[in-house]
Amino acid sequence: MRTLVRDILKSESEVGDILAQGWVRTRRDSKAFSFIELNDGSCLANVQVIADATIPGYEESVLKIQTGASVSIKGKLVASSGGKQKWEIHATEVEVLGHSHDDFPLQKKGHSMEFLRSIAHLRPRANLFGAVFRVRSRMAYAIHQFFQERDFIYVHTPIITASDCEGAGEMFRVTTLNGEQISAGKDEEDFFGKKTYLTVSGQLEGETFACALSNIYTFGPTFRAENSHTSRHASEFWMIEPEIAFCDLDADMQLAEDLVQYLVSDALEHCAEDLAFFGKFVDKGLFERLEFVKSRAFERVSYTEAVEILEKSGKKFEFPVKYGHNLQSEHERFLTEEHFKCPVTVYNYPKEIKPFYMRLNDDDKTVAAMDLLVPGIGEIVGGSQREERLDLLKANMAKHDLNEEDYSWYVDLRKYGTVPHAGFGLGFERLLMFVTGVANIRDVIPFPRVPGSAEF
RNA sequence: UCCUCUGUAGCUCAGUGGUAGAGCGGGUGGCUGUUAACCACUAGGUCGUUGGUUCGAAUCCAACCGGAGGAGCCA
Repeated sequence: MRTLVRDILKSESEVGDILAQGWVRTRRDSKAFSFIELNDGSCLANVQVIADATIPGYEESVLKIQTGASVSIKGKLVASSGGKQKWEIHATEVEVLGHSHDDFPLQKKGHSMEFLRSIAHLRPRANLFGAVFRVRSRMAYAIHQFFQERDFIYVHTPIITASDCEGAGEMFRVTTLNGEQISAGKDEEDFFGKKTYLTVSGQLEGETFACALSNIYTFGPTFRAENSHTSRHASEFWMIEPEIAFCDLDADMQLAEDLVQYLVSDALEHCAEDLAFFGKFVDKGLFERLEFVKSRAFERVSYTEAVEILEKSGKKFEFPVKYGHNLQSEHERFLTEEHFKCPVTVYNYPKEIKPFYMRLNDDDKTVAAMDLLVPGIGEIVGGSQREERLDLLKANMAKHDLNEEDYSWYVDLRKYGTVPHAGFGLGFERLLMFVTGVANIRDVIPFPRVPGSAEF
């Protein structure tokens, strides 16, 4: 039976009979034998295989192996006499399952991230990407664990939607109409009998379930048709959106902070080898930052206080700081990277700059909104307490020029047994960037979709 | 949508007006318990495309195409 390289390397004793299968990273020949570095993706490290020239078919199989070939190796696990590894396999049989080729694009030396993106089907075989996607998998697991441990119910909100959440953000149209029919506006002849889109958020649908099951979360793909060209934006990304009934903004912020700390701790505990690789080759300050986030309370500051801090900072910003305006990226970065030097939650924003569903505070000027900012990335979480009072919600919809009929089901939640509730959205890829130190969102998602590019 | 940078061998890059280069990768040979192995030889390029300036353009100019970064919007 096959043993994964991860388990082979953790072995506590020699093994007389072992089967390893994977892809060859490199081969080095000696006069009487060859070294094969075998990787199967189960961990970052390779297992070294010694293939003696006397094994059957040595010249036809082993000496023809090129980087990238898939092989099946039987042999003995023995203590290595070389310095750099504890164990190695002395092969008794090497079967090449699939040969590689001269032009296999992944080399042992450094490649640019741009080049690796162009071979997204092969880049998981590179150390960096293997590590990224193992961490991605672990973080997805830890997210479910976090919420399930706290009695949250996982809800699958729709991917095709007829509602335009937040009334903002460009959406991808989903249609079976042809160009002429679209121009003629024959939406009623479309597949669903109306205009439909790919979801930009599961929040509104999530609220309906929170107002029945109390604590829920969604975790799935989200789509934005915005023409954003930055290292932090993708057209298709994954988002985690909890929604909690009988909950106010304070508890909402606490949950977001707990979640981020939980995930960082989980990564430190379960992805140590991969994180060490990132710490060495991607982001020298990674461990310092993660340990800091794990152990220290996050800062909290109201929007009003944040504006005061920025005004008093004496720092010259490209865009002026002004109460009533959104915080610019440079302002957010100053707060989290220079002023507090740790993650910081900014809350209670002016009502004018926030969407219709956020709860109006007693000051009648601000809404119970919050953004969690982290060094290096900026906003990683955005959330709010939702407006649960029917009259105020309706008034706010009118102010935002929203058609009440389009949101009748959303309004119904306030009509029938309304409760205070709150929630937030956590960008999964942004979290991964924070945890791995990888600087570009395109490199933490398997097949990135960005404006002008949907390869593979 | 706006601003900035960038495009030279399979990959990573040097070359800034005068015969197209290195390292790695590939091939061949050698050597070695090697480990981003080492040594020698070798193949490999319409310098993103088109046009212009010039005796002469990878190099200067323009447009276009591709890639990247930033802003806005947000996750």
